[in-house]
Amino acid sequence: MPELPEVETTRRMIAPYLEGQTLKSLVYDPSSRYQNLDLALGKKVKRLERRGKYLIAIFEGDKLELIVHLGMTGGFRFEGSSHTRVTVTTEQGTLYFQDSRRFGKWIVVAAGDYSSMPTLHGMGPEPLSSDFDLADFVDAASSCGTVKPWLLSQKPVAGLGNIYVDEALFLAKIHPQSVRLSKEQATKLHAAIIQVLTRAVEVGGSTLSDKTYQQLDGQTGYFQLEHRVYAREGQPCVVCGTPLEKIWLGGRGTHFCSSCQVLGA
DNA sequence: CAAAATGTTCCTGA
DNA sequence: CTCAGGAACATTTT
Repeated sequence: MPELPEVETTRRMIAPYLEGQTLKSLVYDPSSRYQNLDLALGKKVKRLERRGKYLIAIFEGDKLELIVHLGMTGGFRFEGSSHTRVTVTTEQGTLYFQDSRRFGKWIVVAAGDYSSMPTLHGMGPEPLSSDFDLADFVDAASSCGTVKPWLLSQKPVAGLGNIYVDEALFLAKIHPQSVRLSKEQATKLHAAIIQVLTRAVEVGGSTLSDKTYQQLDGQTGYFQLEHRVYAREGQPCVVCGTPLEKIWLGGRGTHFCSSCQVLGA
């Protein structure tokens, strides 16, 4: 499920159950994906933050943090199921973390110690904050390798995954295999990233056909209705009508319009 | 049955 | 040291 809009929507919906609350119990599968969780028992959550696709619960005293990554299929619900991997209880109630593919990760660390998570440690600026500086982005893009894997690395900017990279590149009219972006291209891409993520957060993220990503009560997101290229291969481009293409790039399915997004343009 | 699925990390080789 | 590519991780769905 999880790219920035889905993780941010998740943060907002579970925050009332965690912020200002003491963790009364944490029950989790025996797995190395859930580490040091007992250190958080009895601790009170001060704030629930988000960095890229990571949720970070900061405890009172600022000594410990609980980092949660949703992986590919992780999400929170009011009801448990056969896919429940972690169960959290506070005074506000119980939340069930479902994760069918088990790529999600929970770990309690010393505050700010992200040494065991290189991607979080090297995370680029938050795209929906003033940290996402245009001049810095243009400069970095001028020497980037293939643009799609570069964006997926989380280093130039935090929080983009396969869906929103394809959508942002389409809006900016940049071919996903482009190498080294002009100032003009990078400027358009910077704006496209902000545009697509802002809109996706507004409508609660994307719920794909597998329904993995839902709100606590089963409510879906709605941004999938506004996808312009993702999972639309063969359908007409919303701008020019050309059938959209799907190629394999860096191990990921990649959707684009061969007419609007021209290599070397 | 084979392939693909929203992500991160580790390894290898340049 | 950095970058790119590929495999691994675990499971479900098409």
